[in-house]
Amino acid sequence: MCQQTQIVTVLPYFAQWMAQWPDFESLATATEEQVLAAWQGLGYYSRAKRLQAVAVQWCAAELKPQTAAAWLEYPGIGPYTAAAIASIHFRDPVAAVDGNVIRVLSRLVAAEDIFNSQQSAVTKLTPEAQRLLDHDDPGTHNQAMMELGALVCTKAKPSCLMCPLQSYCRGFALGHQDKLPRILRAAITERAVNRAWCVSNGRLLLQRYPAGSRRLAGVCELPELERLSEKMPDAVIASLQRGISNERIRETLRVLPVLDATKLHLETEVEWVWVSEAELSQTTLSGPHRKWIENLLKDYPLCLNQAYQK
DNA sequence: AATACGGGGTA
DNA sequence: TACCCAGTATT
Repeated sequence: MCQQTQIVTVLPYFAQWMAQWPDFESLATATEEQVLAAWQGLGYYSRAKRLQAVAVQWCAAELKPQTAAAWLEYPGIGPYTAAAIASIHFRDPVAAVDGNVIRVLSRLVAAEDIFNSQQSAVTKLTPEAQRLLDHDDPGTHNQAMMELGALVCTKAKPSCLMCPLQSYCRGFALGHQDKLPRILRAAITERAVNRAWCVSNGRLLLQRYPAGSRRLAGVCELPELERLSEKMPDAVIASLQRGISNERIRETLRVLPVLDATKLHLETEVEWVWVSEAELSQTTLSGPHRKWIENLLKDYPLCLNQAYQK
């Protein structure tokens, strides 16, 4: 859950998840639908399915993994997560290098490199992290490094005056610690999406990305208008802006009066789902669309069908 | 080596 | 708005 997601965001999801599946044995029996529902709104949905797959693989394993190298064989477990699990739980002396540690180390050694990605910074600084690691207590050391980055060696306005590493910090000595690390960001691309508010018999039409989809697999959103109709209604009833990874998406919503279900394009890569207002709470939606729909229902209740067109 | 993958917090 | 978060897998 914590991969690329802030701890405070994770906390309520973690509590709910652990209450539902306290161990791998129970998680191994969960369905993909249940897992996606519990992950709803957290993003990066492939993490949920991979975590469930980890539970299945772990339960089937003769020898349970105890080293970072062994954990690396599991889906969704990369160098960071493998090192975190193995060092904290099994005392495997492997440095866990996340965004926090990159920041601490790049300032500590005053790394002047201009990295093209966080990944390249990890590659460059991992040897230094491994050199500094306390082999007697790698778990505490790794957590201390991350905690230092999260609470003291922060991105903006780091608390250098109370930092226990101040006297060792080359970045502080040179006075440009807050400019480090230097990592180039990927370009943000713009995308416009036209969506449809399509209601029939008290049910709202949604599109669902299929299980194999790379993006939002198993998650529903309001349907893209182009998948439904050749001609686009004029009136925009709502609009939404949001960021998704390296994309900025501007979405507009229009009422689609054509209700002939046979007009749905069946060859498109999404599945069509009609949901009543009651079923909506049981439906896995992307976070932004759940909020969007909840707001829209106030002005466009499903029971009124298309009467609100005017 | 780049890029895709969500969503939210923060200055 | 722009950056970044207890990254990983795919292209």
